[in-house]
Amino acid sequence: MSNSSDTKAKLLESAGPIFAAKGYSKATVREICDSAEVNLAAVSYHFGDKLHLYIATVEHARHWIHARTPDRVVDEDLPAESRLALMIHTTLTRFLGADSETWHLKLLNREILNPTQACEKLIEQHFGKRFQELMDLIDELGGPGLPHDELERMAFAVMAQCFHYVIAGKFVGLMTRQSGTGTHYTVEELTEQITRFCLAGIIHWKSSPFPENFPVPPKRETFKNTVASGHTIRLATSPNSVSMSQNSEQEI
Amino acid sequence: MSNSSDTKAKLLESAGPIFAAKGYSKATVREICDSAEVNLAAVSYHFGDKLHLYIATVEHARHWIHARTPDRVVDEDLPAESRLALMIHTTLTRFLGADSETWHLKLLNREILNPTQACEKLIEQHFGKRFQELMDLIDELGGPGLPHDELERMAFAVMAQCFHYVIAGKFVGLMTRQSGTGTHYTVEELTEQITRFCLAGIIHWKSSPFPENFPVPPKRETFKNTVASGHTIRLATSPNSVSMSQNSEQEI
DNA sequence: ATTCGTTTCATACAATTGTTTGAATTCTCT
DNA sequence: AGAGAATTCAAACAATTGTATGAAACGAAT
Repeated sequence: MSNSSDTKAKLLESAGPIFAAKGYSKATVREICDSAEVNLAAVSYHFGDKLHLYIATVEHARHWIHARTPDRVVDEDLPAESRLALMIHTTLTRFLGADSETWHLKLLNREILNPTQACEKLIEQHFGKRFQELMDLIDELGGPGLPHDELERMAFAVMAQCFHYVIAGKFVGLMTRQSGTGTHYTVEELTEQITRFCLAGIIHWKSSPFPENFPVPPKRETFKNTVASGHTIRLATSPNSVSMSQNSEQEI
Repeated sequence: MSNSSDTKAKLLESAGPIFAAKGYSKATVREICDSAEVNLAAVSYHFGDKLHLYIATVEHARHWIHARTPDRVVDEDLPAESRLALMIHTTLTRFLGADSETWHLKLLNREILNPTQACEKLIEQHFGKRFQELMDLIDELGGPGLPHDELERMAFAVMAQCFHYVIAGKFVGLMTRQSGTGTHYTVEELTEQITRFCLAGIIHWKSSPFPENFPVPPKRETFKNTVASGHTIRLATSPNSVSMSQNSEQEI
């Protein structure tokens, strides 16, 4: 087995950018094998089938990112405001910075938008920890003693603003096209904007009242017997595990 | 031409949910025709090809949504806080409420995440106006006299938080699975959360300083000759028009 | 009723894709 | 060097998909 692992590695390296660019379905085994300069049957031989090649590729990307941008240990002595800024800056840099052009990050973006089994591991090993840190920070800034669900949603408020420019980047580009402010969306400017906005939001959270005379919108007719209001949003399709099955609504 | 338009309408109605559920590529003409109970060749006959059926379907969805949820005229007498709450509530209801289960909304979500030609029309006819209203509101609340780019980014901050639960809904679901707070994400709770958070952020924006002793993160090695910092994020691939071509990186 | 343009239908075609196969080649170990 | 296992290769298979074709059915006007 001299260059057995060689072929395997070449496949992983070649499959990465192709899966990242085109998604699972539109990436073809032939294209990957051509790019890797290996035989078509190599995928079947080394990984069993296309799906398991994909899973291995995501794993590979995760390792790369972890090795490249290890979780920075934040200095406990820093004021909480600075630590929040640091965290936002790190996130934005990771997802919008120069490295975001590498296929590893693109593949991760796909997993966030459209989680598969690989994403669960990702949350266990990475996002879960960062999210908890963020919630602790928010509690320190805006609390203490904030209810868990409020903390959680505020943490999502921070994340949402960071992710928005990744996820709906094209949409933002279209929206700002005519205003000509497209150049105002650098990592630095966004870091300052989001940090200041969120700091204000967190610090003044407790004293920020919900408008009392909030007018109930006119009850709309809804289809058949669905409930228009007060119903919980379904956030994940499957309670146990995100499936990779064919009948999934989304592109795997 | 007795039931010519009948077949055409049946095709549009059947193509909608299928395109919305599976995306353009994974939806097959056969499946659509089967669902519509028309012959396979009907697509070719009535729309020319699959692509033009898709474009016609998006147009159809836009008309449906416009007719169903017309732009509500906000009462000018209401305090700005309530108008913001109303706007957020409307957006959340549209995208997360009961109607979000209809294919029309799902198709729109796809267009936001992955804009095609149809999305440009959407912005011209709908999003552009709403976004301007939002910016005016923010100026009234937090200003007046805020710079245009700050206004714009704050408007995106509001939108980002609303869209986040649509766009990365599955991810949020996975993140909150173990904390057991999944039931805290109703339209009403999110409306209150986002409104209060954004109100605090907007009103205290001017007095919210960026941490001065923000530590510059360690300069990371970057690939080849890409610029690590200060480079503008590319938000839209094409300056003029979003293409529907095959070599697009994303699923059309 | 006949005719003519329109629409529908069953079927076929050509291209693409994931996977398999069995022979040929290469590598490892003695 | 040689036997045996591991790997690579070209070719083919089977399934799917978008599109084209020509005959059949249909509707309306004469």
